[in-house]
Amino acid sequence: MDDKYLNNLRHSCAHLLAHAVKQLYPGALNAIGPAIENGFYQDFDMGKWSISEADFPKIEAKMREILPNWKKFSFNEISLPEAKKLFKDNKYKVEMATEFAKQGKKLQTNDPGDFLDLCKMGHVENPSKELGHFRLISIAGAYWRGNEKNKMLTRIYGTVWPTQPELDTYLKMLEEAKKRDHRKLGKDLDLFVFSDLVGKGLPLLTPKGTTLKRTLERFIVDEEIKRGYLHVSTPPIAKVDLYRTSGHYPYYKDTMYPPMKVDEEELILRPMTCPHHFALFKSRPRSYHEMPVRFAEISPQFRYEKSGELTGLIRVRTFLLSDAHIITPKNQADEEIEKVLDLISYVNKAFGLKSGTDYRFRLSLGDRKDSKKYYKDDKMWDYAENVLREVLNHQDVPFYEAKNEAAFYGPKIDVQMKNVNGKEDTAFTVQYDFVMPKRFNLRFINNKGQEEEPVVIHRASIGAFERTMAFLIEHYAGALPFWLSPVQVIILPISDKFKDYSVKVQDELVNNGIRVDRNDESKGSGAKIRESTLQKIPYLVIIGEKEAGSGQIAVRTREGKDLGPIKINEFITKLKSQIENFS
RNA sequence: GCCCAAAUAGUUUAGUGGUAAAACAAACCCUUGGUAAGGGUUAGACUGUGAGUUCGAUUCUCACUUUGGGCUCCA
Repeated sequence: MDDKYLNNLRHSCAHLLAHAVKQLYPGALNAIGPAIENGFYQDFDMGKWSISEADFPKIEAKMREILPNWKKFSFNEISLPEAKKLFKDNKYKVEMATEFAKQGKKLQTNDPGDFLDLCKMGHVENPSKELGHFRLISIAGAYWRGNEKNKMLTRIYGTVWPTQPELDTYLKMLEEAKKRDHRKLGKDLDLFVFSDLVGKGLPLLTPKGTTLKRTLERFIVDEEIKRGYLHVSTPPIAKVDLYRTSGHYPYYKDTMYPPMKVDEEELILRPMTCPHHFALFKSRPRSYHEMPVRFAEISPQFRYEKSGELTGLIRVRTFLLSDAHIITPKNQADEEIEKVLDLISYVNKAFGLKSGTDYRFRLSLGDRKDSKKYYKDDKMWDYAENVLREVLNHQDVPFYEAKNEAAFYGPKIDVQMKNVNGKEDTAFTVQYDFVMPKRFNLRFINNKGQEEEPVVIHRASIGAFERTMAFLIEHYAGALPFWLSPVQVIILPISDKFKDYSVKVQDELVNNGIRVDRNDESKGSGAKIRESTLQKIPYLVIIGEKEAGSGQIAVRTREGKDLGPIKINEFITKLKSQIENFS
């Protein structure tokens, strides 16, 4: 089974859906209906009708009713006037036909027997036999041609597979994905919550969630200091003028919180840290001796994301970014970028993530024709894009190129990760910036005693903590590696009699830097084990008569493996080595 | 922002035009237990917010708030 066949299957099923909906809802117009990853969608202008997921059984039944009549798709090439006539009732088809004709494309219709549609090739041979294993999945609004100035159409998503078992497997996978969803696990494992009263997109981290965040924070700050970063602290609020100078203001106005007027000043919650770091850099003259200057900060930032775009911890309105700006002589930029990529791969390794399967590199390029979105300087863009491309090649990491994904001030290398719903977001980023140094008039004195303009590399080593946490929670289905687990060990006394010994064991572990909980509740050890396992605590230490007598502990893993009786010291040694190895 | 849906106890859910039911969690009591749920008792919800319809609303209608799915993988 190849991709082309699957695409044909899925696209054909979109036709079937279109036909069923048009029969059930006279006057509904079908727009586009392409195959997508794992399925298809079909857009409709529902006219006077309104449908919801509750109507799916009815629509699916209609599809099954129609299907036996669909013997074979037949094709006809037609002219534009013919198309306009045939589809005179469907303005979307007419619009498309007109446009395709203008582009010099051939116009075609297809017909599986009783449903003529404007369509190019790409269908199954024997629809009535092949299209049986489908399911409608969800309903959504989608603007015609993706433009929010156009009419909002109704989009129905569905999936279809060559065989029933494949359909079942896919549906089961969707169920499994729901269980890994960080929003569900965040609640179950008591990591974060949202509050109506606090506001949307503003997560509250619980003690456990904060422990996870703090662990990540200590890890990355220590690592960055080792690698020559200078950690700084700058205010999360600043005058609007700062962002006017940086040039961010016009580009990011829509995603910034509106300015606050205080006395004579206009202040804004910062959507990024760059200008603050530039101000710090400019606070005194810089010599080439101290270059490159690598300012890093665990930086709270605020962005007014569109309400419909907010998703759990993945897209929020305030987040903490492991931000840094490397201000470097131009001729050292490639070297610095390599160092950043090295840091990123170190981080991913510590997280147990693999390139290719868990994340991938994207070279995000600009668009020379779009001087509104991107700073106009073709030569610099060519140069910068090439530097990034060469660094990637030199590091021998696989990557793909994406046009029109750059920052306004330069191209970037993005590390892309997928969440359980298959949606991809940028986790980490490295950006080459040749605009800010000009805007801020950044200078250093080179070894010839002359002023020289540096370039800036913006980078997020461990990304936004909230988003990174979400990816990790989903990747591990909540069972975080030992070194990241908010509670690493839980002590479960079999009965009250062993409390003293339990406290002693706990103290000893805590004094060795292990995060330990104890469950003194007077209930069966089986129940306590179950609860701790569901909380995905890596190690359960069971303490009863035998242990208290022998000075040992009985250890069991969350996977159910019994490590047997072990001396406390040995256990601590083992745990410490796990922390060192990020396992 | 826009389309569709949802909102009931800490959590997961049930239910009804006459102010709500259960399970788990919690508190207390009994049980002092050995590797995924021991037993009992109690408490806990102005049914997201605000209006409207009604003798009466958690239930119907509207608005708002929040959450979830989606918003150019093109005929």
